[in-house]
Amino acid sequence: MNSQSEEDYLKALYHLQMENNRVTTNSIADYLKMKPSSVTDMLKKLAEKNYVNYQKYKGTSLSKKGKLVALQIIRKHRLWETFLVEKLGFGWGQVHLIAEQLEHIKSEELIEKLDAFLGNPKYDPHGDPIPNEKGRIEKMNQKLLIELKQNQKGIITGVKRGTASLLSYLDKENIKLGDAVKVLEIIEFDGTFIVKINKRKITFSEKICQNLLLETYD
Amino acid sequence: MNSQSEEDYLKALYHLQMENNRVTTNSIADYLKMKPSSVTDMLKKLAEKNYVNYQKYKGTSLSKKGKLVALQIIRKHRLWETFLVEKLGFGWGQVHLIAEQLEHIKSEELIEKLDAFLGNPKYDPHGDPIPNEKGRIEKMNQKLLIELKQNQKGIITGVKRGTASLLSYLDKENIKLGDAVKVLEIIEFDGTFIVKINKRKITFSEKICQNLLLETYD
DNA sequence: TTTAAAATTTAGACTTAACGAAAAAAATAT
DNA sequence: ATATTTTTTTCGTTAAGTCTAAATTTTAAA
Repeated sequence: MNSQSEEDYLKALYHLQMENNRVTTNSIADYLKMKPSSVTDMLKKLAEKNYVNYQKYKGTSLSKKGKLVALQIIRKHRLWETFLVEKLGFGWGQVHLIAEQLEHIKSEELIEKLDAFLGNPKYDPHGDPIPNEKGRIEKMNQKLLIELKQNQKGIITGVKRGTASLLSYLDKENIKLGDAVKVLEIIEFDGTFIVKINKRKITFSEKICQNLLLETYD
Repeated sequence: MNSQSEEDYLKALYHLQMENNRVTTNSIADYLKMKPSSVTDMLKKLAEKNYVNYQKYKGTSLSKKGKLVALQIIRKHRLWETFLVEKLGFGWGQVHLIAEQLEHIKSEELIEKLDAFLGNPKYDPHGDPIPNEKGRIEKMNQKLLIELKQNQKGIITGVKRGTASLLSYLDKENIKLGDAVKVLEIIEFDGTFIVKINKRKITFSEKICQNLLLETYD
């Protein structure tokens, strides 16, 4: 069983590794708001447990084992975020800190059941993919609505970061994550999209289309 | 903000205080599976923070402030247990350990929203009352079904401890917490109850009646 | 009421996870 | 190629929360 702190480091490693395969001690310290000396200590400990490949002065990378643990924490984080938004009605901005706590709850069965309760979502409310129990991330084919052409279809998976208010608009229009969208027409003059959602015709401004994420299957 | 450990002690104090107003160091140690010396240390700390009235060698009791904190943790615990059973379909025995983790999640808004999501339940699945935000516990008027007379009514609030299988039976019969029950007839010969639940007539054996908890309003 | 047993506290030690200061290594600039 | 700067590590400390062993206080028994 890993400590909360260890889990935080593994998750940080995972995120930083997306940018750059070799993660530096300082970048981890920045990310976690800790001092580099503390990071060095923890990296040694994680290396001891075979979660990371760490070589003095040479940077760190997650081992296969460490990556799996990281992905399971990310899975939990994103499932809880989905729960908070979809079921409890939280806004986007509010959920991160809470999910950061919930992600450390230990119970495999809990996560399985939560996943089922939420309908096995593939994306969280930010449009980030939710890894499965084995840490597999469904290869994402995610686009902004504005990238679609006439007659193309997609499924709403989220909105771009920093556009919290868009969600409440969608809410008001009774549009939810998972809803299917088909582009009926694009008005050239102002970039407005006319789409079909749940058998209703809806008009989206260009600005909305620039911020609405869809999963596509082309 | 209190540490997890502090919260565990306050909760233990609350439960032990139910039995006996003056709680001994050893009883806390037993309850929390710790050594008495560790308990003494923590009691000093909690006294420092004015959560408990502690006097060397003389036992401990919760202060008003400490009791409120304890009740808020118990509130969280019971709401989460309700969530786990009602929404995620956990069995009774399984939820305690998980709720013990969840009760330490810090977010008032989360608890408010969870409470609303669950429909502001008054009792958890064990039939224990859920304190409100202010730590008030609704005075319980709880009885076993077997204590009711003909034509009396009640609302199912839970089953007695150690009767987990009864719940799955109720589940199968599609009977849920919160369902209203009216006693139509009591068969003297074998103690069987014939009751009405959701407009259906249902027969309960004496054994079931001895283990089914109801909230009554007489 | 003195003594033995039980309960409680004190004192010192350990672990985890953090820190700062100083040393060491690596990267960069001259 | 050497000097300077930046990054990283080492080492000694700290705080929380636990433990064991020893000391103290309370309780119970003789």
